[in-house]
Amino acid sequence: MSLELRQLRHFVTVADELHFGRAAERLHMTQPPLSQSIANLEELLGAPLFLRNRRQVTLTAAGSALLPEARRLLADAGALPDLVRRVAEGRAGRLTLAFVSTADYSVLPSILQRYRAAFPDVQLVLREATSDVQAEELLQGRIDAGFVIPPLPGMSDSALDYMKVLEEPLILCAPAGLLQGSGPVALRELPPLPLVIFPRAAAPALHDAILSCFRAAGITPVIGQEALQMQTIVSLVSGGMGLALVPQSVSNLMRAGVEYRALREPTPLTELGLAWRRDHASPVLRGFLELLEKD
Amino acid sequence: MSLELRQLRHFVTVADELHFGRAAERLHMTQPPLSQSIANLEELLGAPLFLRNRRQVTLTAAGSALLPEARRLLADAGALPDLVRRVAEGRAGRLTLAFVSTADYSVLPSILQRYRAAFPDVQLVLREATSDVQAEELLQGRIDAGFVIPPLPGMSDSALDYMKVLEEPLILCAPAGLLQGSGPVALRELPPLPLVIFPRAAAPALHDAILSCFRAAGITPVIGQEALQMQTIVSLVSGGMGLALVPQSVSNLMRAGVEYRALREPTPLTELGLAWRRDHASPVLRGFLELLEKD
DNA sequence: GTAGTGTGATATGTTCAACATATCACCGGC
DNA sequence: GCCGGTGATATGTTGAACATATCACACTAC
Repeated sequence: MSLELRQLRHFVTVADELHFGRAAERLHMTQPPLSQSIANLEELLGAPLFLRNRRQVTLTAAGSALLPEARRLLADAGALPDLVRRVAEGRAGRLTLAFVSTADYSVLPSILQRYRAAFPDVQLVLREATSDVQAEELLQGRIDAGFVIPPLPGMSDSALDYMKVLEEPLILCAPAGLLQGSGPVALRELPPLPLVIFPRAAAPALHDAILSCFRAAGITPVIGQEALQMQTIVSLVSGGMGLALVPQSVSNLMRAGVEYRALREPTPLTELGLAWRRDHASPVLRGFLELLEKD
Repeated sequence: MSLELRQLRHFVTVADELHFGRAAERLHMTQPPLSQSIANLEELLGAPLFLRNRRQVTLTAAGSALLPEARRLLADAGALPDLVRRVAEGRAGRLTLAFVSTADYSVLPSILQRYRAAFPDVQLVLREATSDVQAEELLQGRIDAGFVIPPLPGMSDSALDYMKVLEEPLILCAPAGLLQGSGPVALRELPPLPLVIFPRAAAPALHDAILSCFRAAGITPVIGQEALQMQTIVSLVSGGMGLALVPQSVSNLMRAGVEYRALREPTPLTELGLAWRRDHASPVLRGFLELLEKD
């Protein structure tokens, strides 16, 4: 026979009352089976828990030591149903998200803020990664969802599900003082500085979109420094290493020595969205998706 | 119906195997009652724990959240028998001791050291107190045992039990440079400095013994400064405030400006012993007593 | 398609342990 | 010495935890 919580409930009640009769009453049972239950527990644990003296019951040292442990165990056990229910409803648990660096300057902060307010008991784990890395991690189940730049390998074959979050134009990011006036600029009027950009593999669609802008304007840009994160790209521009075309929201990243300008040319829109495994049914993720759809 | 550990054991095993048949085998039961048990648990917790898909079983988010909690609960529960047995055998628990200040300079350190080595899992709580205060605390159950100077109120009426630990002579404690030679000294040859002593109430027997020494030598000492702890008394002597008669072991308390000397007169022996409530049956105390009796 | 295999759920019988009722043994108080 | 109150013991009862038998379903093989 092995230990059961019922026995601990019996023990704690008897220890509270120090009286088998009253304890039995509180437990909605009669006194004999309670005595039996305690006797069984004592045999199981290998030591008496109570001293049944003439007209009163007292705890032994072993009983005194067991009491707080038993209380804690019962309290922990009592908390389980609530925990499970909250996790099942997406109100508690853990949500692991990844995001491309551009998301960090646009929708991510406000989304996370709203989510935290709506689901304060969900632990958020965040990780920055490029879209292709995220696709891999989604399929492996290492992240619950990711903010990516589409298209993604796996999106078409229905392994991944996707939802658009933001669509925005590209704007120019140039070293401060380089541009005249203050309105939108045309690409062909720019001084011939090299282009600061990320490696094509990191986000092929966006990479192609940027280069096509120049090609449409009849320019073949010289690619200068490459960097993975938007933060670094802007940093390089501020250092005079060249120009960059970046999603509009990157302009939230203020930095001395850098100027953002809209383009006179119509630019292709760049898209940001959330991707997740289609068969991933976590309630926490579901709560996150519902909050995202409310926009 | 309420939660039982058996259900958690079932759940953890199924979560381990992700297969009801194999889990049932590991639990030494058949598959149908295991399915029942899990179903009951799911109903009790208010959320499904497993997804029974076509040909495989997977944990839901709720199940994943429950798993570590269930494991911890079962581990804690499994540790209870050992805890209880160790406490019952006096190998674990808490022992609260009090001691008079003289004990701190004689037997206490070595006794505690031996006890700690023999019972490393017992938490020792120590408190310095005079014998009369200890008698009170023993009767109230606030300490398990105490090193006292006999006799004690309550010792005679069998509420308290007692055991002699140490018997030693009184020696002289004088300011350095005051005494000539290096052997034992006679009380009547001493310069007439005041006597530094504790208030009589703190240890009446010892107080009387000290004064009787002087009276036997035909001296009526002038009582100067009073202090409760031996440490303070020696400190006052080193400051030249007077002389003191102290139990021999106090000479372990080395202090600049103080000299200890045996007395030429035969002095009454002063006794130190351990007292405890006769009906106090803590196994931890029992272990302590057995170790003490081995001397 | 169809038969075969492996899976968990369901149906029904069985058994044992948790419970109730009745009583005992013991102690203390009047 | 009798009575009231206590926990232990004896014995009957019942329910839930288990087993056996079977089903429902999905995937595989041919």
